[in-house]
Amino acid sequence: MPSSKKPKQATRADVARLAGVSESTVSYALTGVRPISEETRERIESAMKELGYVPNAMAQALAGKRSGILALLFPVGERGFNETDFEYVQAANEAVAEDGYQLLLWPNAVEDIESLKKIVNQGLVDGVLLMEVRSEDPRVPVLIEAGMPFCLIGRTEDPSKLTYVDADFSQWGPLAIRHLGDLGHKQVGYIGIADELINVGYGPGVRTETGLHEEAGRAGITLHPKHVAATIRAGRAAMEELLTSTPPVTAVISLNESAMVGALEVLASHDLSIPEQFSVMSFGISEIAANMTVPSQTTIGVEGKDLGRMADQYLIARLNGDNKSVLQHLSAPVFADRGSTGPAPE
Amino acid sequence: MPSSKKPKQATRADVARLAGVSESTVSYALTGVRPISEETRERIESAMKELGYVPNAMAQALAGKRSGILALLFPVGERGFNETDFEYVQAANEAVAEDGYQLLLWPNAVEDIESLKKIVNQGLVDGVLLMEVRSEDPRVPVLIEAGMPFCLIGRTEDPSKLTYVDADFSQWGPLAIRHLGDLGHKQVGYIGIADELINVGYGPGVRTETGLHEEAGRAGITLHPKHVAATIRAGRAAMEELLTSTPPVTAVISLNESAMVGALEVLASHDLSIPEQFSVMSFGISEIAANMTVPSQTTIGVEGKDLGRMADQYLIARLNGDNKSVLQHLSAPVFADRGSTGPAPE
DNA sequence: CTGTTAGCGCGTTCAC
DNA sequence: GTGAACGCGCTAACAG
Repeated sequence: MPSSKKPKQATRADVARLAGVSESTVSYALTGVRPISEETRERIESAMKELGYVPNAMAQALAGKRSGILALLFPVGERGFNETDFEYVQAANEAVAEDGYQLLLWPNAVEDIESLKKIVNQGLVDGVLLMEVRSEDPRVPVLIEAGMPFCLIGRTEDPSKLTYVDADFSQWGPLAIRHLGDLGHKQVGYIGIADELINVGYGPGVRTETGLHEEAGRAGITLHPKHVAATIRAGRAAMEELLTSTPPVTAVISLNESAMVGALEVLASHDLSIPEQFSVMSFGISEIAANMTVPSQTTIGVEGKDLGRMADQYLIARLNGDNKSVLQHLSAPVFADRGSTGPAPE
Repeated sequence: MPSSKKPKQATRADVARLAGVSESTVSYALTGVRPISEETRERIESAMKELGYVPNAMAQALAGKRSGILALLFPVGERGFNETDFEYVQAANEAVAEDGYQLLLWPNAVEDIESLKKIVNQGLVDGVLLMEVRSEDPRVPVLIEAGMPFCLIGRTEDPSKLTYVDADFSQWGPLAIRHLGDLGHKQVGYIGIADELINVGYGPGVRTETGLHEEAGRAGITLHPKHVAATIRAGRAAMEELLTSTPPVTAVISLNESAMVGALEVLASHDLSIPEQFSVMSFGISEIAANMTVPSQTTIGVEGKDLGRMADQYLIARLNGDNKSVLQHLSAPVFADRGSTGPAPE
C-alpha cells in the first residue's frame, strides 16, 4: 500500500553517494560537458535509475542560466479563440518538445501587462511566444525592456525590428478575387469583421481587406463589403441585404466564420443552390469548420502547423544567441477547393 | 534607446541595500510573517518600486516549499478538443489566479507518462489539474506515487478515493428521454460515439448511454443506437439508416458533434422540417457549436465554468493540507431549449 | 578523468 | 523590532 505522504525526491547528493563519486561528477555525467569514464558513467546511471532521480528544475534554473521553459502567451478570453489558433499551439508544442524545452501556456489577457511584467521578471521562462498580437501590442515593450527573447505569431503595426511569423494576408484577397474573376463573377459580396475591429487596426482584417479592394479594382470587379458582428444573426442580415443589390451579387467571400453560417442559412432559404446559382468562399477558417457547414466551403487560409513550428525555430535561434539575422516569415496562402464556387450564372 | 542586452533583475540584496536594512527584513516585509515598523516597511516598499523588484520564482521555490504554480494537464492531440473543454481552462485559470497561483497548461498526451514523471518530480509545480481523464488513466498512479496533489476534471473507472469534479452524465439520458417522451416521441434515434471509444470505457460515452437506455426502457421508448466515427460522412450514413426504420424514427439525440452535422444535412435533403416533422437534440456541445448549425440545437450539457472553478477549489484545499474530507462533485445537467424539438408528428 | 568550492536568490532559524 | 547565517539542489569555474 502506497504511502500518501510526500516522498522526498532523490537529490544529486544521493546519487553521488550511491555511485561512490562526487556530486559534480554526477552533474557532468548528466550534461556530458566533460568526458567521463565508461565505468563511472554506468555506475552513476544505474544509481539514478535506482533512485528515480530527476534533476530539480528550480535548482537547475537558479544555478544555471536557463530554465528550459518557454511560455506561450495565449489569451483565451478574447474573441473565443478558434480551431485554427489551436493548430499553432499543437505545432509549437511539438516543436518545442523536440528542442528539449517545455512549453507553458499563459492564458492571461493581452491587457494584463502587470501580470506579464511579473511573469517575465520572475526568471521562470527563457523565452516567449505571443499569440493574438495587436497592432500596438502592449506586451511587446514589456518584453523588450525585460530583455526577454520573444517571437510573435502575428504582427504589430510596425514589426520591422521584431521576430515574427504570420500569414500573408495581403495575398488572400487577390487570390480569392482572381479565382472568382476567372469564374466570371463581377459582383462580389464581402462579409468582413466588425467595424470596431477594423478601426483599432486588427491586422488580419485590415491587411486582407486592403488586398481584396486592390485586386477587385484591377480586375474590374465590384465589391460589396459588409462589416458585421461575429454572430449568425448579423450574417443573416448582411446576406439578405446583399441579395437585394443590383446588379445582383453572384458570389460572397467571408472573413467572418460565424456570420457566414447565417449567410449560408439565408442562401438556403432563398433556394439558391451552391455552387450552381451562387458561389461562396471563406478566409482563414480551419478545415473542420469549413466542413462543418452545408455545403462545405472552399477556403483560403494558412498552414497553422508551419507557423507554430517556425515560430519555435525563430525563438530558439534567438535563445542560442542569434541576435543579428532578421527572422521574419510570411506564410503563403493555402487554397482549398471544396466545391462551393462555380461559374457565375447568366 | 533601450539596450537590447539582458538587464540583470534586481535582487533582494539590492533592495536591502537601497532601503538600508538587512536582506531578511526585506523578506519579512514581503511575507508579513513578522512585525515590521511602519517606517522601514515604507522604505523597503519604495525601494522595491524603484528597482522594479520581483522575487525570483526559482529561488523562492527552492528555498521555500512551494512554487505557486499549478499545472493543468491538457492533452491537445486527442480528439481535437472542443470548445466546452476550453471553458474549463478559462474558468480554472481565473480561479487559480484569484488564489494567487499561476496556471501552467501542459499539452502532453495522456500516454506520455515518461514526461509526466519528470514533470512532477521536477519540483516545478505544487499541484495538478487533469483533463481528458480515462477510465484507467495512467497518469493517476504516477501522481499518487509522486505524492503530488491533484484533482480530476472527469473520472476514472473507480474514483472513490480520488478528488474530482465531473458532469453527471448519468442524468443526461433520462433528461433527454423524458423531454422527448413528453412530446410524444416513441421511436428515437441515437447517434453516439465510435464503438472503440465505448469499448475502452470512455466515461462520458458509457455513462450517458447507460442512462439513456435505462430511461428509455422505463418510458416505453424504443432507442435506435448508432455508434459512428466523429465525421460528417458517418453522421450522414447513420441518419440515412435511421430514416429507413419502421416504425419511423421521429427524433434523434446525438453525443457526436461532427456526425450530427451530417445528420442535419440528411434531414434537410429529405425536406424534413425541424421541429415540425422531426426533432433533434445534442449532448454536451457548447453554445457556440449549438448555434452554428441550421437550425440551432436544443442541448443538454454541463456548465463548464463551474467545473473549472470547483476543480481549482478542491485542489487548493488539498494544498492547504486538507487530506481527509471527500472532495468530489458531479455537476447537474443544464437544459438549453433552442427550439429544435417539438411534438411527435402523427 | 575526477574532486573541491563558490555562488544563484531567497526562506527561515537563531541571536540580539 | 532587526541582523546574521545557513541551506535548498544544482552549475561552473578552479584544482588537481
